[in-house]
Amino acid sequence: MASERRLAPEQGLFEEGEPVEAAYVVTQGMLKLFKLLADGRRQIVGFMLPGDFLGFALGELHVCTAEAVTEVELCRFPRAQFLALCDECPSLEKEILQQASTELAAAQDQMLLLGRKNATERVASFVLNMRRRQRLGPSDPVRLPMSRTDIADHLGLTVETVSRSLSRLRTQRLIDSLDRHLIRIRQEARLEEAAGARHC
Amino acid sequence: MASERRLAPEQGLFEEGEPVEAAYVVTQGMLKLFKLLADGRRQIVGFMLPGDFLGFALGELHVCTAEAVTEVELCRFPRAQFLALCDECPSLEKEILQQASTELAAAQDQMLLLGRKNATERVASFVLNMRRRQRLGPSDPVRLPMSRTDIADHLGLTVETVSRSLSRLRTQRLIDSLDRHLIRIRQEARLEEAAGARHC
DNA sequence: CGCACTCTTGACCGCACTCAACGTTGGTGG
DNA sequence: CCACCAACGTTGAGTGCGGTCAAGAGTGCG
Repeated sequence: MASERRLAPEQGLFEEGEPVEAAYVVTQGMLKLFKLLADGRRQIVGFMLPGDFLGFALGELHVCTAEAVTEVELCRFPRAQFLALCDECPSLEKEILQQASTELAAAQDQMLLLGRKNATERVASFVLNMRRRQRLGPSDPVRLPMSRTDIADHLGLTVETVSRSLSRLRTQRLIDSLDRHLIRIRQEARLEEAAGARHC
Repeated sequence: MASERRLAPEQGLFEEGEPVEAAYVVTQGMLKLFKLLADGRRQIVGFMLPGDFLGFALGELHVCTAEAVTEVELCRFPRAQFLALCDECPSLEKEILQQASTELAAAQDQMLLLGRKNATERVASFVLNMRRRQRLGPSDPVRLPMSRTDIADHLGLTVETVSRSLSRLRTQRLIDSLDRHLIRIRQEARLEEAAGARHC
């Protein structure tokens, strides 16, 4: 009934506008979900990690495109069977509603970021978000497997500005770069502050 | 079991961080949902219209603040009773998941807008969005009951830029201003184009 | 009519974008 | 193993869009 699916980095899973043929659960790796404008401008609306659902939305058509960032493994459920399963098992539906709530809250945070934060605040917020979503100890380094271009397209910036902002955070000793895709947070409290403190 | 609730313009319904005590269905008027940063920067993450659910998210705490834009009427369901009702009636849960999907898709559109569109594209998109959400005939004017400040805080702009962008759309004959809160779309196709055409 | 508030318009400024050069990294083949 | 090369990332210089600051126009209420 459910089948496994593997993707190589940069390989697509589905595209915006296509009919939804299946639901997925990510089991390994990272995917990006994005939308495009006609002239090629791109907004990455989210990154998906192990445990996340994909295509659970009840619409008939995908509202964004999904592509692998790293090597990815997913569990695939054909749509009809998935919908049937939902009807049988109300706790599954509750689980999905739960994730939808979480994603909506994340989307709202991202709107605040995109609408009202400056470049450094966006990058600082992003690093902290990525850390929160990985299961890490206090001083484990944060993995950022995606390219600078992907980060820029997620934060509504350019590659150059992302790079400059990371450099500034490094200069201020808030983070270290262990390597291009691995960042250590040196001063979490000050990084939180640099990310733009929440009201309350 | 359900009770009615009325709000005057600018009156608050709940605040970010408060425990969720009830769910609501909007029956009349318009509300705004927003988040704040410590220094007062504000992002309006959405406007709620009749038929929309509020506080359906399964989290314990509100993730944003809700305030009336116009006079508002809502139907209020205490949280415990609402959750019980959900368990009894799976179609209610489905309905809520349906709205969550819709809202998530809208949030993703908004991220594209905030991350990648310029000022004029944002304002044009906003006018078209508002028209789509009201039940209007082809040449009915669009109601924008919220202030320019609210529009700015929704689009990640300043009041001045919103005003200038509307003026530009007016100069280009894409819209007419019948009054401060009432706009007529003159050339829908060109306005759609000015809003930044979607890929595909 | 007067006052307060919202909206619009104008002049100037600054942050992030653009364009360009350079550095770094990883993969390939000699 | 190193040389080469293409892709990615960083850094610098200059520009422009939208923000800031300020003044004026429009609106609604008492």
